[in-house]
Amino acid sequence: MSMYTTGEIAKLCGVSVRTVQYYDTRNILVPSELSEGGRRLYSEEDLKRMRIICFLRDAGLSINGIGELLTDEDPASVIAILLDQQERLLRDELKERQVKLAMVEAIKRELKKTDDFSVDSIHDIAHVMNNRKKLYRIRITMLIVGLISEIFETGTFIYGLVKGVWWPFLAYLPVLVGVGVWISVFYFNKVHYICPKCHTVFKPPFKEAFWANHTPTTRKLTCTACGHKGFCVETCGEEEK
Amino acid sequence: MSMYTTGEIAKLCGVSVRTVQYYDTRNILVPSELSEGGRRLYSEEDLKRMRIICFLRDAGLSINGIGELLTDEDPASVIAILLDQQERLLRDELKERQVKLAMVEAIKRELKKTDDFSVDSIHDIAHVMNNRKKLYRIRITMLIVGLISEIFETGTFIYGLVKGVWWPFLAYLPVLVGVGVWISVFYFNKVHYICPKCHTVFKPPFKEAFWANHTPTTRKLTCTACGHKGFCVETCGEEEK
DNA sequence: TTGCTCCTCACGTCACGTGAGGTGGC
DNA sequence: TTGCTCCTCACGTCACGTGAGGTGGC
Repeated sequence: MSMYTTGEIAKLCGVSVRTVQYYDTRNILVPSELSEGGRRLYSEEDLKRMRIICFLRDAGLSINGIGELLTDEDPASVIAILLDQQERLLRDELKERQVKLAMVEAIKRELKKTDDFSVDSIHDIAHVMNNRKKLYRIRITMLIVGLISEIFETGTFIYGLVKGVWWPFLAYLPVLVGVGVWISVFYFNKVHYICPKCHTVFKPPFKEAFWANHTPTTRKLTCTACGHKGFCVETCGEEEK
Repeated sequence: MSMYTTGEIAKLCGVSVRTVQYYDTRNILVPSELSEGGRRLYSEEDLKRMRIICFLRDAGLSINGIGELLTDEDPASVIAILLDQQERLLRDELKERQVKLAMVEAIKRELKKTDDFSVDSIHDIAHVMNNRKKLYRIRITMLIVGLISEIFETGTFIYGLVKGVWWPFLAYLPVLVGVGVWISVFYFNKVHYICPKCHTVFKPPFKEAFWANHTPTTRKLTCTACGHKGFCVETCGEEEK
């Protein structure tokens, strides 16, 4: 008997008047009566339906989906499908935001290292971030080769101490030096640097790179393009498959 | 000297031709030349700029934001603001999806318990989910009161065993019964049931509810509205502040 | 009579996708 | 000459928000 106006339905369901009107135009919730003046009048049943709509909307279901559900003759299977779809969608969107958040945080970290920022610095950051995994693999390879070599050296040394036989240790010494040289050549052959001034990716001469002052991610070099001398971010080659 | 066409830029940056054109109309990336036939021609610098745009876009920055960044005279502070905003936005969106995902999963669980599904069942589920926390608090209160009472009983019993003095145990017995009755009355006073047939929220007579067959979340009752007898989902009262 | 609520257009949102119908360039 | 690429409109997306200008109902 007592009917609700648009505004009352809106207030009871915590939405705007516009939303209630919109659901009418979309045929999701058509008022069961109209006043003589053309105003929408909603019944108790309509309110219940609106509550269902808002509940499903809060779970992120689309208005189209809710509409299908409310008109279909087999709502049980429709809602099962909708919920499955929605779950997959939400999981995808979650993963997407997580990836983007990780990117934003990585950019912020890189920015902190950057002084003398210009728009081109972003290009450098993009380059470094894209090649980070490759650089990581190169460093790991280096580390493993170095470690194995170290283990051999230590082994022959201990053998010398215990048995008094020193020739394996001595014989291994030149090999150790060779491995060291090979590691350095391998590394500087793979690795490139980005000039903080002209943002060119360049390859310094081996000798300068080898003796240069450095931090874990940068090295003080002279840019081969602009001649600027300063700490350059380490990255790796262009070769992309 | 060598210039890129729209399609080349698109392919190099992994976007559609339409996107490249769109960035032109939005003044984000205007080609530095036009051919006589009116075709867009992009320089090496343009390509670099496009790469920056795509990189930032992949992190979720808006085209407007990227546009500001690329034209502002103080890009360093603009990007800091943009990244902070973006981080907050992404965290908010993450939380929102997580809440929605939890809702979808909860609805799916409730649906599995529901047999004889109709659209009104969703209304019941919404009701149950909204009042779940309240119901949980009521049950916890019950449990705590019951446990304290149990501890007292056990205490007086052990005292009786050890000291041979049984009057505290005997004196506590009627209190225990009283607490039991109080708990039951308190519980059935707070709790309501939803008829699976007519979806009315009703309150059964105490006697029927007390002796009724039940599961952790339902109880076999006769609906006071439609007379249907079956397992009704337990929920709690309407009183919302 | 005066507020208040409600009504219907109609445009805007965001970053493009998708044709339609026409043309440049190898 | 024939494909292929590119060009410019112009509409559509999703769930409303936001006026504008007018009216119903206490």
